[in-house]
Amino acid sequence: MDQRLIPKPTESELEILQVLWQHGPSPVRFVNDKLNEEREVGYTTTLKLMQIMAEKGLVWRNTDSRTHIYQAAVSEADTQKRLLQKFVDTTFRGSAMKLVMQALGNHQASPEELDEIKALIEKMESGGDEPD
Amino acid sequence: MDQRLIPKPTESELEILQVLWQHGPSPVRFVNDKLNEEREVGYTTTLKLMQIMAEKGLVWRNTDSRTHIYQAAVSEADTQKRLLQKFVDTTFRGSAMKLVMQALGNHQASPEELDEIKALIEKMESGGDEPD
DNA sequence: GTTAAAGTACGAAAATATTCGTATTTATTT
DNA sequence: AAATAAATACGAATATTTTCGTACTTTAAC
Repeated sequence: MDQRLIPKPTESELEILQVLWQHGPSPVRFVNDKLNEEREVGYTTTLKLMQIMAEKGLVWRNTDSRTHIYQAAVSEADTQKRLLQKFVDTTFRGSAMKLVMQALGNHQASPEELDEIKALIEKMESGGDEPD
Repeated sequence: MDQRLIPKPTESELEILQVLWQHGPSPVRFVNDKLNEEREVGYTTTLKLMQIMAEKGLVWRNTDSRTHIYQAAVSEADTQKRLLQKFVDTTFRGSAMKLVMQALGNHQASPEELDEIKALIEKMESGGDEPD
């Protein structure tokens, strides 16, 4: 399953993937209920989207029982990486560091999180540099 | 001009804003030429888009001369901030730190850039904490 | 002053994404 | 077993974004 051949999820598809990543394999009903905690979405709307996602290869589904069970076919980390790459390119003209600075500056971070980042930087500076 | 009332730019609109941010006030012809360095776009396509952007308030235009001059009406930093906020929410479930870690891990960074980030973190840790 | 070139205006087609109604099937309840 | 409930299938309506053709206007060239 080469992720590169799977199209990147649209906004709505990403919402569905989030539910599947957080809760694991789930039926449409469950996903739709979760989405409805945020905003109103019709059941058949969610169903249709998930069927399209199955066609695209973004999710797999088990049709053994009447109630089909869907699961993410793409990993959260890989998808984040893909979307991040594109986002950096279009919004920050390719400068990941500008994005990092913005993100650090604008969002609250706990001391523990900051330490985590510092640790990562130390590791990178000590030559441990293997991207991808 | 409250940015909050101005809709967020679409993908194509963002490309145009990038040109205006980088090169300052420009006529449609110039913007279109720049876009065509990346991909083929018809002149009237760019024109129409920029007219729509003017309606939305994303750009201003000076129509004194026959060749209208467009300029960004929203700042690059503010727009990046807005789009980043949304991106963090949808793709990283609101965790800016997870995004930062991913961005640091996946993208090459120079020692100077890493130092810059470390400096920012030091500053944040020493209480200098004024988001927004 | 007529022709050509370079603009703008704008409706509408095309492409993409989202939403939902209705038909049908399968399971559960009475 | 008939009625109700809960699924899926899927075409099609909407909405949004992108693209472009055509008409018109203004300037420049001849």
